[in-house]
Order: sequence, then structure tokens, then C-alpha cells
Amino acid sequence: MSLDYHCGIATLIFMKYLLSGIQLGKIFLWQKILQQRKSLPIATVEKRLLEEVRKNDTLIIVGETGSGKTTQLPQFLYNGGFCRDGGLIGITQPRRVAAVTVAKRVAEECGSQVGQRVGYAIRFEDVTSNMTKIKYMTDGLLLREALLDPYLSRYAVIIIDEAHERTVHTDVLLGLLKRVQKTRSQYANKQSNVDLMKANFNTLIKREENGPGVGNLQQCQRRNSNPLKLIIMSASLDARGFSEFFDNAKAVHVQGRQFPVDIYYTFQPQTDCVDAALLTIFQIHLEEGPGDILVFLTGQEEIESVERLVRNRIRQLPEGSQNLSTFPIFSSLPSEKQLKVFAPAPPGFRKVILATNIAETSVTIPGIKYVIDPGLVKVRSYSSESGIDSLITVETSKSQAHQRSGRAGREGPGKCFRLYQESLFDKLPDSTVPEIKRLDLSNVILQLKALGIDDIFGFDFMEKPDEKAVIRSLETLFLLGALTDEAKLSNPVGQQMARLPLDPMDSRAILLASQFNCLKEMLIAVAMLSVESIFYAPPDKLEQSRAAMRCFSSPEGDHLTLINVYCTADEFFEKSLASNSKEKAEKNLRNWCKENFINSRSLKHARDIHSQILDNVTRMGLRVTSCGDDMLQFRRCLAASFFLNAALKQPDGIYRVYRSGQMAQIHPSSVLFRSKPECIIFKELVQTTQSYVRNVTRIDPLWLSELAPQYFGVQE
DNA sequence: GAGCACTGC
Repeated sequence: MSLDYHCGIATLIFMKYLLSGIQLGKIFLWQKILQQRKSLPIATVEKRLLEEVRKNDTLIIVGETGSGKTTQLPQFLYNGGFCRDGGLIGITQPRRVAAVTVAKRVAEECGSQVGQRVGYAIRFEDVTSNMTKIKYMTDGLLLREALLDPYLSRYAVIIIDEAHERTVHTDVLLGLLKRVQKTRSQYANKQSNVDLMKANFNTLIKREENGPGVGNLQQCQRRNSNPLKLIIMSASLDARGFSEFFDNAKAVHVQGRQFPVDIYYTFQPQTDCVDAALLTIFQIHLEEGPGDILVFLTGQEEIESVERLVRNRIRQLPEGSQNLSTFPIFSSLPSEKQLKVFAPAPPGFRKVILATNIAETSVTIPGIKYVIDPGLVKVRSYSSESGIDSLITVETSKSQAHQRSGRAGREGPGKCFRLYQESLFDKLPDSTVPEIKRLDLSNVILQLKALGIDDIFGFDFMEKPDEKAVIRSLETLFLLGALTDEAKLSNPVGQQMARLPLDPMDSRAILLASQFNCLKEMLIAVAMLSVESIFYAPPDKLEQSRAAMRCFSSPEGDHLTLINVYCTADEFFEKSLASNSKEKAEKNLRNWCKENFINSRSLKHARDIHSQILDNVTRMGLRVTSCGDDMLQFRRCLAASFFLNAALKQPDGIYRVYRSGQMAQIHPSSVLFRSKPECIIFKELVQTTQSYVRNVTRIDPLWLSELAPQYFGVQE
């Protein structure tokens, strides 16, 4: 019952946590921060970095974990006078939590409140003011900002952090910023020649006449005729791609501050990862010194089965060795259960954390000394031909393996056990395929069109998306009425759709709903469909959670079921609010969620989205009316908007999707799983063990040709 | 009979 490992040649060194959570006096804290700032690797190269930024309009910075680039560079630039002309320093992050925590940390280092000199902006939360000079934000939010201000004229410097993660937002931003930078430096060069500049603006204004942001051009002219400084920060060792994309931009390396992590590989290939992980957990527990274990697994199911197996095996251990406890963490786990992984283990106990790749970047768990990495990950990929989103288990990339092992060395030297052979590691791809290559691009293209970029194929992507995927997305947008015959953004439908922070079909449904007199219902449905997993079924309470779900379920389908959940929750909240403070009412709502097996984090998210979209549609001047009990209207509206996602039951009970001919089953989580109506519309088509349609509602097939003649009229 | 991870003026 033991696995043999040999120590790999690679020794990784990782970041030291400098600031512990201990409460300290303010003055003492200050000194400590100053000391830390000086001790960060990046501090020694401050002068050189500033010089490089002055000399180069675009700079690539490669910095490993712990280099301090994210927190320090913006401060260097601020102190170096890069905001002097009133411009902002913007730093994008792929994740909300990162934007918030880093901004708070930097504000503290600057000795000010967050929202003053240093602020952050994420969806639903803008903690900036007119004093703000350093602004942390999500990459998606900066992209949204570009819709209002196409030249991003408020920014003197834009830093794209974690660019190696290659989120779809980062990739679009890279192309966009390259363009913006060129345009802005043209203005800057011609600034001496006022006439030329005026002429230039006139043509530009003409070109953008129908697009957004006309008013901002004057702003750009007034304040920001100086060029845009662009800094791309990446943790991957390969800066070449970024450098080449930005016309051979200069790249500089900044060292990280790190603890060594020894890497071990197996001698034999492992066929059963769960089993190998299990053996390794106990091998570490029985033979290695103290320290918690982090195991990377592919999904909830695997986590729950490993958890069960570990618990069974603990009982077989001699009494003195049973001091091992397991903690699962994955994104759909309710927050209160997620939080448990952060609590220290009971005295004398060793924690085993069973995690998905949520623990790779999103969540940092203290106390980890051992990492077990089976080398597998579930990834989403989209087939433009079938319109299927599949979730498949694949081998990790080298950089992902690197990232995982790094989790063992944050507080001291650690060990990482890779459950595969070293020869296999060498064969892994260097990095993960960028999202832009494996997602449905309809939304991205809608955004680009709204930015006035009509030639999608000519757009300068760092990595070109698949041509077929672009064509299919253009077709989708056209059929939804967002694009004209010339593939230009239509007015008002396309313009309004682009303004909504939703999937194009959801946006279409919102716009149509005001005509079907069911906007109130559609706002709720779309908000609920925008969040993951409203229902939560703990493995030990499956029956109770099913019974709870039945209380809300509607025979018409999941959309109405979700509306029932939202309205019941909202009613409960309003009642509770009548006799309680807001905090107390929110707490009561969380308890209500728990009793009803609803994920309160997801519901909160849906409520936030609901109020944001409500705000949006109100400003667009749409009338928010309700269809009352006449849910027929609502379902007709769904048919009119989701007609591209309509499917018809075949004699064998399997559904055939009209658009692609793809066959699929109703997902077992749907309330229509058993009843199987003749004709349905669905929110998404996913391939896991089988092809499934998720979030399904029953419609009348005759509605399709009536309500979507542009698509069904010709075919039928 | 089943749900990697993020994100959105």
C-alpha cells in the first residue's frame, strides 16, 4: 500500500506570506508594511522599471509569484508622476476577489482609505472617487468601460495583470488596447499641428457617428492627447507571445520570492487517479511531518467519493493515527461550507483539502505543505458546429502543474506529488488553450460590434478565434436581430442588446418581454439563469433537498420554477424587512435558503443581477409590466427569443435540436426530466457523460413559425 | 439520474 516517488529535477520556490492576520497597532503595522515593501524583489528594480516605462509605450513584465508586481508597480508609476496630467492608472484582474483584496492592500500601503487615491471597481461595486488615481478592476469591467469611452481616455496607464491566464476578456482587451494606443499616439504626435488634429477628429467623429462614445472624443482630445502607456504582466515564463503581438515590445523579468517545493513523480503510470490519490494521502499522513494536504480533483463527484473513501480508511488506521480530517471545496458548495477549509485543523489533526481547480488561483488556503496533483482538469470547450458546450477531463498544462505545486510553498518549503511519470510531464502542453479558442463568441462579437469594430476577421487578436465559431456567432446575432444585413449593429435592438450585461439570447428575451408584457417575469428568469446552481443537494440529504425543490417546481418547466423560487424568497425577505433591520432580514433570508436547500450565495448574486438589469432597462425606457398569472405570454416570449434553442421530442424520447440536428436528453436536474413534453426551448446544451439540455421550458411547436418566421418560416 | 473555474457600465 505504498507508491514510489522520485524527486524531480525541478525545484520550485514560492512566495512567503509576509503579513500574518495578527492585529497590530497602527504605527507598528506601518513600519512593518514599509519593511515589507522594501524587501519585495521588485523594490530593487523600481528605478529601472520606471525608466523602461518612460522609454517604451508598451512593456511586458514577467514576474513570478511573490515578486510584488501587482501591488508595487502602480505605486511606482504614481510616485513617478505618471498621473500628473490627471490620468488614471488602471490595473485589470481576471477575478473580482483579486481586484478587491489587492486594492485594499495597496490603499493600506499608501496610508489611505480604499476609494480615495487607490480604489477598485467590479460589477455591482464601484469604490472609486474623483480622487482615485490607482484603480484596480476586473478585465470584463474595463471592456464594458470601453463601450462608453472607446479611447479609454481617462487612463494614462493600463496594466493588464495575469495576462497569461488568457481569459476571453483579456484577449479582447489586448487587441483593443493595441488599437487605442495607436490612435492615441497619432493624436499626440499631431498635437503641435492643431489643424491636422482637428481634421483627424472630424473624420473620426464622422466614422463613429452612429456608434457610442462620440461625446468622449472631445474628452479624449481635451485631456488625453498623450499616448497610452500599456503594461502587460504575466507570470508565465514565455513573454515572447506578448512581445511579438505588441510589435516586439520590450520584456523585463522580475524575480519572485519563494520557498522551495520538491516535486515527486510516480515511477509507473497511474490508471486510477482516485486510488492513487488515496494512497498518497495516507502515505503522507503516516510518513511525513506535520502540514496540511491539498488534493486537486476534477469535480464535485470525485471529491465526494474521495471524501467517503478517506473517511472509511481512517477508521482502519491504528488509533494514534486517526488524526486526519477532510474538507471539500468547489465553487457550487455553499459559502459556509467553503469557509471551513480556512479554519485551522483541530489540535493535533492534519487537514486534507479536496479541491477542484478553485484552489489553483481563486482561493488561497493557509497551512498547505503537501500538494497531490493527479494532473487532470475538467475544461469547457465549445463546438460551433453542434453548439454544444462540453465539459471534458484533460491533462493539465505545464504551467498549470507549476501553479498547483506552488500552492505547497507559500509558507515554507513544501512537497508536491504528481501522480504521473516525469516523462509525461515533458509531453504536457506548455499552457492551457486560451478561452477565446473554446467559448461561444456571440457575446464577444456583439461587444466588438458595439465598439465600432465591424470587421471581426480583420481584428487584431493575439490568437485568432476559429473562423467557423465566428461565422456561427455572426449568424446567431443576425437571427436574433442584433445585426443588419450588412452585419452592422442594428438600431435599436443590437445597440440595446450590447448594453445589457447578459448572453445575447437573454438580452433578446428582455427586449422582447416588454412587448409581451412580461418584463417583470423575464427579468427574474434571466437573472436566475445567469447564476450557477440555485439548488444545492448535499450528498447526505438528497431526499430532503428533492422534496424542497418540488415545492417550487412548475409543470411548465425550469424558467417558471426559478421564478417561483425568486418570488417566494423575495416575499419572505420583504416580510422580514418590515419588522427587522436590513442585516437581520438578510440573515433570515440566508436561513430560509438553508431550510429550502437553496444556495444563498447564488440567490444573492441573482438578486444583484436582477437589480442591475432592472436599472438598465428602466434607463432604456422599457416599461416593466407583469403578465400576472398569464404564463402563456411568458412562455411565448421565451419561444420568440430562444427559438434557436428549440428542440422536438423524437419517438424514442430523445430531443432533436432544430438548429443543429443534435440529439440530447433533458438534464436530470430539470423539472421536466420525467414529463418530457413534445417541444421545448432550453438555455444551454452541454455534453458531459451524455448530451443534455439544461434549463428547459415547454412550448407549443406552432409558436415557432408564428413568432420566429425569420427562421422557421422559410424552413417549414 | 447529474453540476471545472471565472466574468459583465
